[in-house]
Amino acid sequence: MSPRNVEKDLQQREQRINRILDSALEIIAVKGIGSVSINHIAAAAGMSIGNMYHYFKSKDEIISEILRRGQTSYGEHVSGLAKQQGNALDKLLLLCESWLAMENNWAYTILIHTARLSDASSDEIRRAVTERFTNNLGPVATVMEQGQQEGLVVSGTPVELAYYFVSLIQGLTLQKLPGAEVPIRAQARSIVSLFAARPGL
Amino acid sequence: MSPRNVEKDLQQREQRINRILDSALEIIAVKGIGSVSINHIAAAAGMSIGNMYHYFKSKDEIISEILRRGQTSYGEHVSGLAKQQGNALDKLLLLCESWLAMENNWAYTILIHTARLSDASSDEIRRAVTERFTNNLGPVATVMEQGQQEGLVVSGTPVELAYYFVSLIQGLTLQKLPGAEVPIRAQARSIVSLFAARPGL
Amino acid sequence: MSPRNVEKDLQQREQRINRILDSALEIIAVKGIGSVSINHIAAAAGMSIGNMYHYFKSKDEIISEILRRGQTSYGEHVSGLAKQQGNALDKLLLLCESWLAMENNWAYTILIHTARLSDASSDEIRRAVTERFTNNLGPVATVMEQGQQEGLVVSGTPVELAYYFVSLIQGLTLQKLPGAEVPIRAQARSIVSLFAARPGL
Amino acid sequence: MSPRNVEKDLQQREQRINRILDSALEIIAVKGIGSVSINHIAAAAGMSIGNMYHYFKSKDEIISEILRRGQTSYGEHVSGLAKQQGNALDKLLLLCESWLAMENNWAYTILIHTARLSDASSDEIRRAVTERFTNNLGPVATVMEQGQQEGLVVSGTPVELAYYFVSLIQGLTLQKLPGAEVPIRAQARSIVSLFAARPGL
DNA sequence: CATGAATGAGGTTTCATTCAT
DNA sequence: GATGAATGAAACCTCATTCAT
Repeated sequence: MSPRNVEKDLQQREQRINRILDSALEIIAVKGIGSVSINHIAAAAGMSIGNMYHYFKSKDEIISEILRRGQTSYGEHVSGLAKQQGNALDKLLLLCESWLAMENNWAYTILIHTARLSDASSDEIRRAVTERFTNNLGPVATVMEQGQQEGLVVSGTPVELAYYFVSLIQGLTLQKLPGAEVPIRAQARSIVSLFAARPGL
Repeated sequence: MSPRNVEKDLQQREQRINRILDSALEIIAVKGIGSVSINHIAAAAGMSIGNMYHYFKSKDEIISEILRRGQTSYGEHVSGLAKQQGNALDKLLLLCESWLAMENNWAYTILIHTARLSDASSDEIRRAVTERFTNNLGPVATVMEQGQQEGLVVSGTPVELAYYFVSLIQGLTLQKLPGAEVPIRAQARSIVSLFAARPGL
Repeated sequence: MSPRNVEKDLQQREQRINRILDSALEIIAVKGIGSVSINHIAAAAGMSIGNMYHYFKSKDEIISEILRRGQTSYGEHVSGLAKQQGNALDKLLLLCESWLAMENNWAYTILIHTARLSDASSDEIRRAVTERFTNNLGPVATVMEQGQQEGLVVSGTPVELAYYFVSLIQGLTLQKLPGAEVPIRAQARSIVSLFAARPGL
Repeated sequence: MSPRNVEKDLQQREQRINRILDSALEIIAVKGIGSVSINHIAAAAGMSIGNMYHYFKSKDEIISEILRRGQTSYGEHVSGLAKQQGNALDKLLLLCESWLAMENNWAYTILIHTARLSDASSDEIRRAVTERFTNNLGPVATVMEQGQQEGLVVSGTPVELAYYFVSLIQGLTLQKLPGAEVPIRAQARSIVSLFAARPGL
């Protein structure tokens, strides 16, 4: 019926949405969180302000979607890692390295905390973000448990250890935000070794 | 006119400044960082908007001063702790407990990161905040070093360990921000034990 | 291509137009006049925004057409009533009852006044609406005149009486608009009796 | 304490508020209700847009205040009328004449109905407007009752008669809105006589 | 004929800062 | 010192209309 190419339209829509989200994240990363205005996002995405609202109901929804994608993709990453071959410490090392190496992770992290803190964010967003964060602890906890059985990881409640591990990495991530970087380099190996059971213990 | 008045004026000035800073921090803690407007601060401090500018050149200066005081007082706290009697692990435990117990620490922490991230913040502010953060690592590093000499703390560059320790605590602090708290309780003892050399090692 | 198709096309066009007008009126009635956007009408009518402009040149034309149909149909109703058998008071009673009973009459009435008031409305629309309103007084005036000859209706210029009668009904209609209804019930019989010559006078 | 002249400030504030309200009503009267934007009101009042918000929390509050003042002043007018010397019909005549003579009454009337209809208006505004409207019927009902005791007014529930009387006047008022006036002149004397008991009845 | 993406102006509101009093 | 009115830029969002497909 429709003279429009529906499939192509959907593809284009997908592309636009990605462009918006990428632009928004880019702005946060480059100019800081205070600059994430619809105005700036629209300019960066090369579209009109009004048109943004064809793709997102509100600015909040954009932020919310960035968070969802970021956390989901991170969750899959961690989940995949947990299922791979290898001992627990190697997995933790990999996780730590990949996280610290990734550019713009501080942007995600700041975004997460800002979203959870902001007045503007609806309770729903806050709950969703926190819930995903908590869920993402799962695979890390699994790795911790595996490590304990292997005798490679310190004793303690696995999920609590995971909580510390992730918080530590996030804390370090925040120290790396641009403009004023703390002049100390984090070493993945050293971090993981904090969670390692000492041989002969 | 009399010298008494000058002194009294100075006292009053001091009081006003404190009132402003306290009100601002209170607002951040209660209503969130998005709500910190000169308007709200003035109302909370019980003064007129215009009068605020007799005490601070700009809103930025208020934020900046809150940070300076917070970080300085924290620095003194840590510094005092390092000089006290006792073994390193006890000191770390004390530090960890006092930090996790303190209400509104997340407000300071968020404030620090926001200030460092914000466009609005001048480079100077960012540098100052980061510099104080780095300086405050000093006493913790000293404690780490002491612990290593006592055989109680894991090996590694002391300042790096201090960096991890503080980042971990800050990371945990951010998870506790109100509205959506992660349903896992952090245990100071468990955290400190990550940095403990195992007996018999 | 075949003549059948042309006819069918015309039918469909008619249907679409009706669907649009009905949806628009429905929205006004349910959600209020502030919500009548092309967007909403299109959604309610189950068509695309762009397609609306194949049937109407502008939003104004939609509103204008709703008014035209509403006023025309009301005019026919009144005109038919005037020509029926029966005495004048019975006719007025019937008119009054049917108007007060009809749901959504307030929507038409508000629409009429809004259209006449709005900047947006062209002078032409305003004139057309007012002219139809004035014309619709004719049959009512005829009934008044008939009533005076029957000795049943108070004396006075018939068209002026008609003007009062219709204004009274419209005034009452507006009091019934949803959200805050005046807690007094209008009685058609009482209203008509205001225009009745008292027996024995 | 304050070097400002408090009394003068209050006076000036009062003046500004009046200026805003007058300008808003003027705009409604001259340009139509669609043009009542903060923009236009500010321009008409000769102040900046932002400054409007020192005097009113929102546009809604401005509208709401106009309504409150208009209805209150009308209520006092009617109430005063009811208490004056003279027979009921004279009072009704006076009321009718003064209302029909007053310029911009249609603006109030339209405003009342728009406020009650608008989505934007909070339920509270709607309730307040309707309640004041209902209350304002009281004095008119008193006059009706007085008239019935004098044998000058038709029989019927006084408040119902008042309801018809006011609705009729409001209905007529709406017909007079500018741009397209119905070419029939309302005569106060004729209107009142609809409510008059005929002598000898 | 049908679609809905795109535009840009305009709406309401907030806010840091200045300034006359 | 003290006040709060005043400003103007910028934020978010809506909407009638156009146009390529």
